[in-house]
Parts: sequence; C-alpha cells; structure tokens
Amino acid sequence: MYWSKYFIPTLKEIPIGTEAISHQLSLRASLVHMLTSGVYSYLPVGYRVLRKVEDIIRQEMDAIGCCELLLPSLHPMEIWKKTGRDQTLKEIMITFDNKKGQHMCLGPTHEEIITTLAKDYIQSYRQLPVTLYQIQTKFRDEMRTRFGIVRACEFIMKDAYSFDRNMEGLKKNYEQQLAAYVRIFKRCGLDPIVVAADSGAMGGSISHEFLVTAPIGEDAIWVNTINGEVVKDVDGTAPSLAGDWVKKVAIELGHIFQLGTKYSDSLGAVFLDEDGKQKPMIMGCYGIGVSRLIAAIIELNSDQAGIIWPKDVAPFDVELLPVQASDPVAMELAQSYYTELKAAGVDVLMDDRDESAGRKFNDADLIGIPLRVIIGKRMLAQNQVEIKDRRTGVMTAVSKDNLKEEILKRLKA
RNA sequence: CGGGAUGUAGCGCAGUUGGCUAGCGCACUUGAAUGGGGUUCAAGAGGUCGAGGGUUCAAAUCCCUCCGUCCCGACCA
Repeated sequence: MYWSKYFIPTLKEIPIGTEAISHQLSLRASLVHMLTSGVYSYLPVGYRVLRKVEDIIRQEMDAIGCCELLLPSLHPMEIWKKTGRDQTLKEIMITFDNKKGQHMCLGPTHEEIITTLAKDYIQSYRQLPVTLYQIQTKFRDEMRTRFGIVRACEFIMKDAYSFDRNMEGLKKNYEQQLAAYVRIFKRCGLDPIVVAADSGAMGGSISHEFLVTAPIGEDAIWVNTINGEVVKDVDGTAPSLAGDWVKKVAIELGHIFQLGTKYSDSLGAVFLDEDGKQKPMIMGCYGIGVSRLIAAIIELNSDQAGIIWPKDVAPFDVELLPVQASDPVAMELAQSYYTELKAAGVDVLMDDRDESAGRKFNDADLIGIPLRVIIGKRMLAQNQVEIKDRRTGVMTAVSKDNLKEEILKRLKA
C-alpha cells in the first residue's frame, strides 16, 4: 500500500474530550472516527487491525471445531418475549416498529436467535455436539459510553454458542473455549487474567471472565501480592482471605458461560437422545469484545510517540520510509523493496509522500508499525539502509542488498 | 438517570466587566526554497461563534430553554 494513495488522516493534536490513551491514539492514528457518542467508523488502518484480530479469533475458533455463521442484527421482539429478556435487557435495547407495525430491535446479543436456529435444525443427539459462532455488530443503547471504543453503543463481538447432549459435553466444550481464549489474547499481545464471575443477566451457573489490567477500565480486581491469586472486585472491599491484596483497574475482554438449559427450555430447543427421550439442549455461550480488544491492546502498547502494535495485530508488518521523495535513487530502491516484500507475502506500507522527514518519522511512530525501513542518502552512501524496531527503538544498519532477508528473518522470529 | 466540565474554521485554542469587518497556531490551496525528527518564506481560501428565544442602540460576550461531547457515579454478557 502506498501512503499517498491510502487514507491515513493522522491528527497531530490530542482531540478534545478524550482522556484514555487508547481513545486519543485510536483517533490520532486514524483508526476510527466518531460519528456520535459510542458510534464509530473504522477507517482503513483501524479496519486492517480489526481484521487481523478477527483472523486470530477465527483461527482459534476453527481449530477447536467451531463453525462460523452470521446471524441477523434485526430481530422481532416476539422472540425476546419468549425468554423474558425483552424486560431484563429493556434499558439497553434499541427498539422500534417497522412499517407493518411489527415490534423490532437491533440485536444486543444472540442467545435467542441462535437457539431458535438450533431448534429448527437439530433433532437428534447424532447432530451434537456443535458450536456455532459469529463475529458481528451488537447494538446496546448504553446510558453512558466510555473511553471511545471500550464501551460503545455499536460494537463488534465474537459470540459462540455450544450445544451438547449433556453436562459432560458442555464442560468439555467450555474448557476448550477457555483454553482458546487464553491463546487468542496472548496472540494479541495481552496477558489475560481469568477469574470466576457472576453470570448476571445471561443466566446459568458457572462463568469466567477474561480481563487485562490497564490504566483505564470498568472493572476492578484484587490481586494477592503473596500468591498472585486474583479475585474480581464486587463491593469495593478487599477479600477477607489470607494475605495482602491490591486493587487494580481492568478491562473485560471476554466472558464465557455455562448456560445449561435456560434458553433451550424457554424456546423449546430439544433433541431426541439415544435412549429415545426428548431432552433440552445443554448450552454454553462465549463472548469476546473484539473492538474493545483493540482498545485494550493500544492501552497496553504505546509510548509518548504513539502506538506500538504487537506483531500479529499490526495493520502492516513493515513501513518503508524513503526520507526524500525527491531523491530518485532512494525512491527506486524503496520501490524495489516494496515489490520484493509484497511478493514474499509481507504487508508493506510505503510512505511515498513528499513530506518532510520529521513528519514522516512522527507519523510512523504514531501508527506504530513494528518494523520501519529508513532509506536515505546518509546510509545509502555506505550502501546501507536502516531498520528501526518500533518497540525497542533500536536502529540497525543493514546492507541494502540484505534488506529483504533481514526483514523476513525478523518477521519469523 | 444524578454530579461536574465543556461547545468559536477540518484539528487545537484565544477573545466573554456587551462595542469597529471575530482572531491565532496547525492543516488546506498556489508559488519558491529545503530535505534524517512535525523545515522556511510569500500569497490565498475557509466561520449560521452548538441551536432556539429573550434583554439591548449594539450579543461570541448577559438571561432562559434545549442539544451535543467528555469525566465521576448509578447501570451493564
């Protein structure tokens, strides 16, 4: 991708009315644009990051045998009345009547929808277990949005739903999901904390939350300074357990639930078991706040100059930065690197703009691509170019003929 | 929904004891120079001062109402 032809409207100054670092940087690095409070567009660079994160999630979900599908956002309220959640989720539901006078809502979550689908297609134990998932936009009319995309009214979630014959099957699926979640967050460069949690309005018995401690967040945890034990903060007081506890702010990235038969019972999702008896499907549901995950990554991976993307979620792998657009030698070399690296499957951004070196360097720091190749007269005089590691700041001079190999080596590491 | 803050050009701001044609920086357009950390000079374009109403000879400025945005709280898979 060529910068001059792409759409990267970076902002030099901190936008007014932003406090969270991730909020500021996601706007400054032109990842997102706010339409109104809690409603954001994903600009090209932000959309690239979103797709990288989604791909990681897809890979890990598919690896444990989940099947991706896509459910509708537009729901008849009738279906929500069957479980009574038209009332329990009333505050956050966006509802309206269509032209036929039918009561509708924009989906805040999808248990009712997926259970209805399972009911229609699954009749036999032979079709179980199955886990279906989607990555989709959810709508919640939040009373108060927070920290940009951390808490929005329209946001992207990965939600998976498992259907089993019995509790043993559910527990197995649940464990698999839990392990996959840890892998997903680690691949996103985060160190998740898993805590037993309250299942709240979702219902069910056992549930776990995945959190990361961060400078901002809507949750709090207590960490035992002696044995490292972690407990979710409930009422603001330290756990009355042995040891010293410190309170930390955290962002909730994911939440998984053993639902049991709450939804299959109320929606009539039953199957015929091996013993000839009709039984309700045993369900679990597993959610990740995908857009929020991006905010958490930024919150924990930045410095004064900008974002420092973890390798696997970076919008590009490498940025080529010819210092002077007016220098044909440097531009030609940069162009040949671009072609070579693209051919090798590397995601490359070339800053081909005729801008001052300072502006290019600052923009590069801001958008935070892991590796930067600086191609300028100074080093070219010695037949060298430089690679700058965004995270460490370390500059390495390499022979101009070995650039591709050096980049490939680093991307593999 | 309670408490607090805030709204002037695309962005960041000044101007508010009422007073001339509403100003600055960045960005933008044109031209020239420059070229390793937001470079320099010159000439330009860009505004319902959040909206509506009121007071006044005169309102960005004072008063009332409403709206938007952010922070704290309540709420929240």
